[in-house]
Formats: sequence, structure tokens, C-alpha cells
Amino acid sequence: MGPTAAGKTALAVDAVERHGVALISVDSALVYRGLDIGTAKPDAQTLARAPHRLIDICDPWEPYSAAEFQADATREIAAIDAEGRGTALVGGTLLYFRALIEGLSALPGADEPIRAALAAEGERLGWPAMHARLAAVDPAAAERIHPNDPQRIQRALEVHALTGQPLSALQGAATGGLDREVLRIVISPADRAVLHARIAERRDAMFAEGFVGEVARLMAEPWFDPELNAMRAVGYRQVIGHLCGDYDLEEARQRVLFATRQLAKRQLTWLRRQQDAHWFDPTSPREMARAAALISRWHDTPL
RNA sequence: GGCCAGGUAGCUCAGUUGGUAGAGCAGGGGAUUGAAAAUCCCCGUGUCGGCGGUUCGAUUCCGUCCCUGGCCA
Repeated sequence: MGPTAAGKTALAVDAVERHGVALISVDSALVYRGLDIGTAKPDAQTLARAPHRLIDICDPWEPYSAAEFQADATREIAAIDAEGRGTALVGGTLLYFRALIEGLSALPGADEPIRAALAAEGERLGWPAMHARLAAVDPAAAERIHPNDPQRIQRALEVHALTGQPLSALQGAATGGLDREVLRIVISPADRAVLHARIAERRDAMFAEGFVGEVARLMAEPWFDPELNAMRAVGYRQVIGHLCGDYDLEEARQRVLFATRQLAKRQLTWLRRQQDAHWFDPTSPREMARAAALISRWHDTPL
């Protein structure tokens, strides 16, 4: 695991080639077909050398979720077990790691009609009013959720509407967590400035490879809608704004950079909280060799 | 060279009828259970261009110098 642009893929490919492990991508954007350049999806040669499961499994108009990931990844792990191989999870969507490893509470899935109704009401009455409504049916959830957080207020009200029970009461125990020990390896430059430089470099490479053209093609599709989950991914959102005429290309490039750094910062907040994680700096060949050695020991030692 | 407009937080700017200043963006920290590359919370002392002057007190008024942009030569 690691923040965006830290260099996770290289280590994963190395693990595949040295130990024959199978890779599962833990990334909420790589699941989408057609989002390639802007998601820094590993290229065809890399995927041929080191196949990643759970990449390109959705069309951009389809919603995907942590719960679906949990189910998909659990299924893939069982399949890999059956082949007698080891599994390596690689990615930067930390909620997905948590959902898979720790499990999720038994909750109803998303209900589009209810969400639409709640969104319309929230728009009309304001989210603080919706928060007050939540406080009436689920004071504990209202306590934890900020009045300005539409997404969580909406979800809590949705769960209550669907089950008649407060979200806070259903969220107690997580189910379906992984049935085994997990070795946690975090790849991240020790120096934030180094990460920022890598992000800038990769951003430049994306634009040089035709990222704007990729977004323009997606926007020309009949299903295109900027509200789509997939279209809210970092980079896509900013380039869409530019192609809609909201600002010039240079401004879009700047915004992509800012949004990517902010993503990395949020990822690091999750990562710092990981218990028993081993951290390695990708700029240090010595540390990366130690990371590889750690992986070797793990996979050569049967559980 | 002359005239005009500016020089205030990393950037773009607001403001102080004279009592040492505040927004947005950026940046930092945090939260995070079916949207998570999402959503949200918290964090702003900076020779207010330099030097003089007036004043109890100047970033604010005056003088001068420097710099930037525009117009005129």
C-alpha cells in the first residue's frame, strides 16, 4: 500500500516475478475500463508480465463500492488459494484494504431512488436541516457526522429508511474480514517534497501521453455524465472542467497537480494509522531491497 | 524622461476615516463502514517595497528612492 505515485507497481511486479504471487489491485479507479492514462493504470506490457486482478472490471457508468470490492477480492483470493499461489494486494484505496481485511458491517447496499430523493431534499432544505432530521432518528450517528457532510448524512438516512434502524446500531461488528495474517508494506518517500516531485513528473507524463484526448473521448460517449463515480476521479474531473470551458489548459494542469497532492495527503493519513506496517522509501535502493526480502521471507514460509 | 495605476501570507487580492491586518487558492494535520481518486473538519505574525518625516502611535498621512504594468514622448 502507499500514496499515489509512490512506486507500488514496481515492487508488485518484482514480487510476481520472484515468487509467482498473484496480484489483486486495490484501487477504486483502476476498476474502470477506458480510464487508463489519468489513473496511471499499468500499461499492457506490465499487465502481461504481472496480471492484476480487479482492473477493468466495470464500465464507467457503473457504480462500484467498497462492499463490492470486498466480495470480489475475497472471491479472487479463494481462487488464488485454489491454485496454490500466494496473494499480493497492491493499491492505494485504503478503505478497500480495510473493508477486505477487517470486513464491513452488515448493511443494505445503495438504493438509487432513495438517494435521489434524499439528495433532492437536501438540496432544497440544506444539509444542516437533514442533519437535524438524522439526529431525531439516530442521535449517535448525528453526533459523529458533521452537519456539512452531505454524503454521510445521506447514507445514514438511507440506511434508516431501508431498515428502520439507526445506522449507528447496525455498524457495530464487521463481518467477512480476512481469515489470515496480512503483511503490511507501505511504500512512500520519507520526504513529502520528493512525493510532490514524483506527482508532478507523472502528471506531466500523463498530459504528454494524451490524457486530454482520453477525457475528450469519454465525454463524447452517449453515457457520459460528469456526476458519474468514475468521472469524479482525480484528474478527470479537472480536465472535464477545462473541456467544458471553465478554465484554460494550464489551469487544468495546475488543478490536477493540486488534487493529486491532496489525494496523497489523505492516503497518508490512513497509512500512518496502519498497525504493524513496514515502511520503505522508494528512493532508497537499499530499503526497496529490504522490502523485497521481507516479501520473500513471507511467501517462502508456509503459514 | 513625463504621466497614471500598483507594490500587503507561497499565489491572487481585500482592508485599516492613523491604534501593527484578513479572504480565496496553495500548503499542513485529522476524520473516514456499499460514492472513498469520494465527502467532510481543524490550522493564517506576514520587515503591509526601502529610507526619512509628521504623530503618543504609521502598513494607513507627507516626502523621497527602488521595482512592476500601462499610456505619452
